[in-house]
Amino acid sequence: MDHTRWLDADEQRTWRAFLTANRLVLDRIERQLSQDSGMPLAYYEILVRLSEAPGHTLRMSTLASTALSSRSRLSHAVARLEEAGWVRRRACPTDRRGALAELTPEGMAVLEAAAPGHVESVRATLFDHLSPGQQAALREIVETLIGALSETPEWPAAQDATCATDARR
Amino acid sequence: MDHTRWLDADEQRTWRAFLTANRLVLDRIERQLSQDSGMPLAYYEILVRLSEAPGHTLRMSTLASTALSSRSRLSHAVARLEEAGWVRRRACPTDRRGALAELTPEGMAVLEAAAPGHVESVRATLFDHLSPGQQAALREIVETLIGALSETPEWPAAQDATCATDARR
DNA sequence: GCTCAACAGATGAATGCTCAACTACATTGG
DNA sequence: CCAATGTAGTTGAGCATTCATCTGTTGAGC
Repeated sequence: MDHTRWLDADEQRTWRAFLTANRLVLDRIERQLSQDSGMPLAYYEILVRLSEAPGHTLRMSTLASTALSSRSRLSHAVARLEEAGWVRRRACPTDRRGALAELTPEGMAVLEAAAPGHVESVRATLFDHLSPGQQAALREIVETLIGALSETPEWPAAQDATCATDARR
Repeated sequence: MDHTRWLDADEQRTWRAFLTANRLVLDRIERQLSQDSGMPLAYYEILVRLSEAPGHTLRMSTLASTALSSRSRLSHAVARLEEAGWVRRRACPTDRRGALAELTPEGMAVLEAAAPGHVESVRATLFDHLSPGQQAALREIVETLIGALSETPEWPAAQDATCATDARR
């Protein structure tokens, strides 16, 4: 019994174009950032989030849920950023198992140096090619998706399969 | 002189939502495929392309430019797919430096087994949340981007910096 | 015909990400 | 107050991708 709801021709085309466009856009952004500032987009985003936080400091878990998801990824990333001297780790005063990440002045300087080139490439890659109507439509679409997908966990950021072991008891 | 064309509030919001939505969508698709079929999306796409080719065979470079870009990536990927037995490498009869990739019957079977779950997850992740109008708008937007970005090489798939050494002669 | 640049692929090191443990602390229920 | 469970974060192995480099082949110009 094959009750698969296959994609029709239009959907196929949309899906493949979606994948291709994403790759084209993100590859460019990522490449520009890597070449000009020596950091991947994910690290840039971490610095941005920290720069916007009060005291340039954020709890690890907060930072993880803000656009980054996986805790493991953040740990590795912050470890590298700390080596580079852009970020410093501090103990959380209220919760002794917590950790705070703080943007250093050097990190702030690097971020400020990277920002213009990055913004320019975002503009040149994405916005310059879309009409105001398309930009509005794009925003509506992606916000719809975020609403739909972040409220339906299914596998939210729950990377720990701790549940799997006890679920059938 | 700071002539950076910064993003205004609307653009900021669109860009961040774009990044978030992409991550949400692709993470789900990728996770479903990895869990249920043990392969990343990139490999699945290679199998799809081969399955659609005459004789289930495609030249490596053709396969690379079809949705995959980087030649190096394809080499590594096909090496893994060959280990798994989904793909076989053959010599190109007309060009002795070329190589052909051929989908094996086992690879075809694996692809057919993986397809329903993948399609279902694409539907559940993307299409089910978008109105027909949004789907049409999305397609128009991503096709616009593809048109704009693939015609402007800048760094198309030209990963080889051979030009850099002679450009200034 | 030879030379030299372009092309097709492969390869290895380095990097970032995922997954599955694991440690340490906190919190809840009895 | 103590056990059990949940939470915060780290760590290391495995894998995919990237970059730079390298080999071998083709093709164009002299």
